[in-house]
Amino acid sequence: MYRIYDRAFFEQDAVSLSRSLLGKLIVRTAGEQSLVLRITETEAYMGAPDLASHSRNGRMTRRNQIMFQGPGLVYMFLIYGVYYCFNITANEPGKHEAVLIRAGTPVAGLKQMIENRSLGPSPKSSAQRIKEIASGPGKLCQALGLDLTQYGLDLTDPSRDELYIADDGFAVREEDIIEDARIGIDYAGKDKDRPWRFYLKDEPTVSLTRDQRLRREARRINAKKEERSER
DNA sequence: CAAATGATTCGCT
DNA sequence: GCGAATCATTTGG
Repeated sequence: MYRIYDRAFFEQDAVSLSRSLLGKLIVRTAGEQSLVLRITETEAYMGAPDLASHSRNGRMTRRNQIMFQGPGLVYMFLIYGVYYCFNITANEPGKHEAVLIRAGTPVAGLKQMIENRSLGPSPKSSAQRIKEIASGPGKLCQALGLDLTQYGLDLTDPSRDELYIADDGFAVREEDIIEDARIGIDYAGKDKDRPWRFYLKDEPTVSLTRDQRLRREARRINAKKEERSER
Protein backbone atom coordinates (compact mmCIF):
# COMPACT_ATOMS: atom_id res chain seq x y z
CA MET A 1 0.00 0.00 0.00
CA TYR A 2 1.38 3.39 -0.94
CA ARG A 3 0.20 6.90 -0.28
CA ILE A 4 -0.77 9.12 -3.20
CA TYR A 5 1.42 12.23 -3.05
CA ASP A 6 1.03 13.11 -6.69
CA ARG A 7 -0.96 16.28 -7.18
CA ALA A 8 -1.60 15.26 -10.81
CA PHE A 9 -3.83 12.43 -9.55
CA PHE A 10 -6.28 15.03 -8.22
CA GLU A 11 -5.86 17.34 -11.22
CA GLN A 12 -8.32 15.32 -13.33
CA ASP A 13 -11.83 16.63 -13.87
CA ALA A 14 -14.20 15.64 -11.06
CA VAL A 15 -15.96 12.92 -13.08
CA SER A 16 -12.65 11.18 -13.89
CA LEU A 17 -11.39 11.64 -10.34
CA SER A 18 -14.64 10.20 -8.95
CA ARG A 19 -13.99 7.04 -10.96
CA SER A 20 -10.28 6.94 -10.06
CA LEU A 21 -11.04 7.20 -6.35
CA LEU A 22 -13.25 4.09 -6.30
CA GLY A 23 -11.32 1.26 -4.63
CA LYS A 24 -8.72 3.64 -3.19
CA LEU A 25 -8.18 3.90 0.55
CA ILE A 26 -8.87 6.77 2.91
CA VAL A 27 -6.33 6.65 5.70
CA ARG A 28 -7.17 8.55 8.85
CA THR A 29 -4.39 8.69 11.40
CA ALA A 30 -5.54 9.81 14.80
CA GLY A 31 -3.30 9.17 17.77
CA GLU A 32 -1.77 5.71 17.77
CA GLN A 33 -3.83 3.93 15.19
CA SER A 34 -4.99 4.35 11.62
CA LEU A 35 -8.56 4.05 10.46
CA VAL A 36 -8.82 2.84 6.88
CA LEU A 37 -11.82 2.76 4.55
CA ARG A 38 -11.99 1.59 0.96
CA ILE A 39 -13.99 4.07 -1.12
CA THR A 40 -17.10 2.48 -2.63
CA GLU A 41 -19.20 5.46 -3.72
CA THR A 42 -18.39 8.98 -4.99
CA GLU A 43 -20.11 11.95 -6.61
CA ALA A 44 -18.70 14.56 -8.98
CA TYR A 45 -19.54 18.25 -8.65
CA MET A 46 -18.47 19.98 -11.82
CA GLY A 47 -18.02 23.60 -10.83
CA ALA A 48 -19.51 26.69 -12.44
CA PRO A 49 -21.71 25.03 -15.11
CA ASP A 50 -23.10 22.47 -12.62
CA LEU A 51 -26.21 23.78 -10.85
CA ALA A 52 -25.81 21.15 -8.12
CA SER A 53 -22.36 22.42 -7.11
CA HIS A 54 -21.72 24.80 -4.24
CA SER A 55 -19.53 26.65 -6.76
CA ARG A 56 -22.28 26.92 -9.39
CA ASN A 57 -21.94 30.03 -11.57
CA GLY A 58 -18.49 30.55 -10.09
CA ARG A 59 -20.00 31.50 -6.74
CA MET A 60 -17.35 31.73 -4.02
CA THR A 61 -18.27 32.09 -0.34
CA ARG A 62 -16.36 31.60 2.89
CA ARG A 63 -17.75 28.07 3.11
CA ASN A 64 -16.59 26.89 -0.31
CA GLN A 65 -13.49 29.04 -0.91
CA ILE A 66 -11.19 26.00 -0.72
CA MET A 67 -12.77 24.72 -3.96
CA PHE A 68 -11.02 27.61 -5.67
CA GLN A 69 -7.55 26.82 -4.32
CA GLY A 70 -6.63 23.92 -6.60
CA PRO A 71 -6.82 20.10 -6.52
CA GLY A 72 -6.10 17.63 -3.74
CA LEU A 73 -7.50 19.75 -0.89
CA VAL A 74 -10.11 18.81 1.67
CA TYR A 75 -13.51 20.55 1.52
CA MET A 76 -15.54 19.80 4.64
CA PHE A 77 -18.97 21.25 5.29
CA LEU A 78 -21.83 20.77 7.72
CA ILE A 79 -25.09 19.55 6.28
CA TYR A 80 -28.59 19.87 7.73
CA GLY A 81 -27.01 21.24 10.87
CA VAL A 82 -26.14 17.69 11.86
CA TYR A 83 -23.63 15.82 9.69
CA TYR A 84 -20.38 16.56 7.90
CA CYS A 85 -19.50 15.80 4.29
CA PHE A 86 -15.97 15.00 3.10
CA ASN A 87 -15.04 16.32 -0.35
CA ILE A 88 -11.80 16.44 -2.32
CA THR A 89 -11.12 19.34 -4.69
CA ALA A 90 -10.44 18.39 -8.30
CA ASN A 91 -9.05 19.73 -11.58
CA GLU A 92 -7.21 23.04 -12.00
CA PRO A 93 -7.94 25.98 -9.68
CA GLY A 94 -10.09 27.84 -12.21
CA LYS A 95 -12.52 24.91 -12.47
CA HIS A 96 -13.44 24.71 -8.75
CA GLU A 97 -14.66 21.13 -9.04
CA ALA A 98 -14.89 18.58 -6.21
CA VAL A 99 -15.67 14.95 -5.44
CA LEU A 100 -17.96 14.01 -2.55
CA ILE A 101 -16.94 10.77 -0.83
CA ARG A 102 -20.29 9.09 -0.16
CA ALA A 103 -19.47 5.65 1.20
CA GLY A 104 -16.74 3.19 2.10
CA THR A 105 -16.11 -0.24 3.51
CA PRO A 106 -13.87 -0.74 6.56
CA VAL A 107 -10.36 -2.10 6.04
CA ALA A 108 -8.70 -1.34 9.39
CA GLY A 109 -9.68 0.14 12.73
CA LEU A 110 -13.17 -1.32 12.73
CA LYS A 111 -13.45 -1.26 16.50
CA GLN A 112 -12.66 2.45 16.74
CA MET A 113 -15.04 3.23 13.87
CA ILE A 114 -17.87 1.40 15.62
CA GLU A 115 -17.16 3.49 18.70
CA ASN A 116 -17.04 6.72 16.65
CA ARG A 117 -20.44 5.82 15.19
CA SER A 118 -21.86 4.99 18.65
CA LEU A 119 -23.17 1.71 17.30
CA GLY A 120 -23.07 -0.35 20.48
CA PRO A 121 -22.63 -4.14 20.65
CA SER A 122 -23.34 -6.10 17.50
CA PRO A 123 -26.68 -7.89 17.55
CA LYS A 124 -26.61 -8.42 13.80
CA SER A 125 -24.52 -10.37 11.33
CA SER A 126 -21.02 -9.11 10.54
CA ALA A 127 -22.20 -8.27 7.03
CA GLN A 128 -24.88 -6.09 8.55
CA ARG A 129 -22.30 -4.49 10.83
CA ILE A 130 -20.06 -3.60 7.88
CA LYS A 131 -22.97 -1.83 6.21
CA GLU A 132 -23.61 0.40 9.22
CA ILE A 133 -20.14 1.92 9.32
CA ALA A 134 -19.91 4.29 6.35
CA SER A 135 -22.86 3.74 3.98
CA GLY A 136 -23.45 7.45 3.48
CA PRO A 137 -21.44 10.69 3.54
CA GLY A 138 -22.40 11.70 7.08
CA LYS A 139 -21.78 8.24 8.48
CA LEU A 140 -18.39 8.10 6.77
CA CYS A 141 -17.25 11.32 8.45
CA GLN A 142 -18.54 10.08 11.79
CA ALA A 143 -16.68 6.78 11.45
CA LEU A 144 -13.40 8.52 10.60
CA GLY A 145 -13.84 11.33 13.10
CA LEU A 146 -13.83 14.06 10.46
CA ASP A 147 -15.29 17.56 10.93
CA LEU A 148 -14.43 21.14 9.98
CA THR A 149 -11.00 20.69 11.61
CA GLN A 150 -9.79 19.05 8.38
CA TYR A 151 -11.05 21.90 6.17
CA GLY A 152 -8.36 22.91 3.66
CA LEU A 153 -5.97 20.08 4.46
CA ASP A 154 -3.66 19.21 1.56
CA LEU A 155 -3.94 15.45 0.99
CA THR A 156 -0.56 15.40 -0.79
CA ASP A 157 1.39 17.25 1.91
CA PRO A 158 4.15 14.83 3.05
CA SER A 159 4.47 16.59 6.39
CA ARG A 160 0.84 15.86 7.31
CA ASP A 161 -0.42 12.34 7.77
CA GLU A 162 -3.73 12.74 9.65
CA LEU A 163 -5.67 12.22 6.43
CA TYR A 164 -4.59 10.98 3.02
CA ILE A 165 -5.48 8.75 0.08
CA ALA A 166 -3.64 5.49 -0.56
CA ASP A 167 -3.54 2.74 -3.17
CA ASP A 168 -3.11 -0.90 -2.21
CA GLY A 169 -3.35 -2.25 -5.72
CA PHE A 170 -7.04 -3.10 -5.44
CA ALA A 171 -8.17 -3.30 -9.05
CA VAL A 172 -11.49 -1.85 -10.17
CA ARG A 173 -12.79 -2.99 -13.53
CA GLU A 174 -14.62 -0.44 -15.69
CA GLU A 175 -17.61 -2.76 -15.95
CA ASP A 176 -17.90 -2.89 -12.16
CA ILE A 177 -18.46 0.87 -11.91
CA ILE A 178 -22.15 1.81 -11.85
CA GLU A 179 -23.12 5.32 -12.99
CA ASP A 180 -26.23 6.81 -11.47
CA ALA A 181 -27.90 10.10 -10.60
CA ARG A 182 -26.64 12.11 -7.64
CA ILE A 183 -28.56 12.19 -4.37
CA GLY A 184 -30.34 15.06 -2.66
CA ILE A 185 -29.98 17.71 -5.36
CA ASP A 186 -33.58 18.18 -6.52
CA TYR A 187 -32.94 21.91 -6.70
CA ALA A 188 -30.37 21.46 -9.49
CA GLY A 189 -32.76 21.74 -12.45
CA LYS A 190 -31.11 20.69 -15.72
CA ASP A 191 -28.30 18.95 -13.82
CA LYS A 192 -30.27 16.93 -11.26
CA ASP A 193 -30.37 13.75 -13.36
CA ARG A 194 -26.78 13.75 -14.61
CA PRO A 195 -25.06 10.36 -14.08
CA TRP A 196 -22.30 11.76 -11.91
CA ARG A 197 -22.60 9.38 -8.98
CA PHE A 198 -20.34 6.35 -9.17
CA TYR A 199 -20.29 3.20 -7.11
CA LEU A 200 -18.94 -0.35 -7.11
CA LYS A 201 -21.28 -3.03 -8.40
CA ASP A 202 -22.61 -5.46 -5.78
CA GLU A 203 -21.02 -3.45 -3.00
CA PRO A 204 -23.31 -3.58 0.08
CA THR A 205 -22.05 -0.32 1.62
CA VAL A 206 -23.39 1.85 -1.21
CA SER A 207 -25.83 4.36 0.29
CA LEU A 208 -28.58 4.01 -2.31
CA THR A 209 -28.54 1.62 -5.27
CA ARG A 210 -30.20 2.43 -8.56
CA ASP A 211 -33.04 -0.01 -7.84
CA GLN A 212 -33.71 1.49 -4.43
CA ARG A 213 -33.63 4.97 -5.90
CA LEU A 214 -36.05 4.08 -8.72
CA ARG A 215 -38.43 2.34 -6.31
CA ARG A 216 -38.39 5.39 -4.09
CA GLU A 217 -39.05 7.62 -7.09
CA ALA A 218 -41.93 5.39 -8.23
CA ARG A 219 -43.52 5.51 -4.79
CA ARG A 220 -43.25 9.27 -4.75
CA ILE A 221 -44.97 9.61 -8.12
CA ASN A 222 -47.63 7.15 -7.02
CA ALA A 223 -48.33 9.11 -3.84
CA LYS A 224 -48.64 12.28 -5.88
CA LYS A 225 -51.11 10.57 -8.21
CA GLU A 226 -53.30 9.44 -5.32
CA GLU A 227 -53.25 12.90 -3.88
CA ARG A 228 -54.48 14.27 -7.18
CA SER A 229 -57.32 11.72 -7.54
CA GLU A 230 -58.64 12.63 -4.10
CA ARG A 231 -59.49 16.12 -5.21
C1' DC B 1 -30.01 41.41 12.10
C1' DA B 2 -33.63 37.90 10.97
C1' DA B 3 -35.03 34.15 8.03
C1' DA B 4 -34.37 30.39 5.10
C1' DT B 5 -31.94 26.41 3.73
C1' DG B 6 -29.65 22.19 2.98
C1' DA B 7 -24.45 17.29 -1.46
C1' DT B 8 -28.38 13.52 5.68
C1' DT B 9 -29.55 10.19 9.19
C1' DC B 10 -32.34 7.99 12.65
C1' DG B 11 -36.28 6.64 15.04
C1' DC B 12 -41.07 6.12 15.36
C1' DT B 13 -45.59 5.22 13.18
C1' DG C 1 -42.51 5.88 4.78
C1' DC C 2 -42.37 10.30 7.27
C1' DG C 3 -40.84 13.88 9.96
C1' DA C 4 -37.70 15.83 13.24
C1' DA C 5 -33.21 17.04 14.62
C1' DT C 6 -30.16 21.10 14.48
C1' DC C 7 -26.87 24.95 13.02
C1' DA C 8 -23.29 27.07 10.05
C1' DT C 9 -23.77 29.63 6.24
C1' DT C 10 -25.94 32.50 3.06
C1' DT C 11 -29.05 35.94 1.61
C1' DG C 12 -32.16 39.66 1.84
C1' DG C 13 -34.12 43.66 4.21
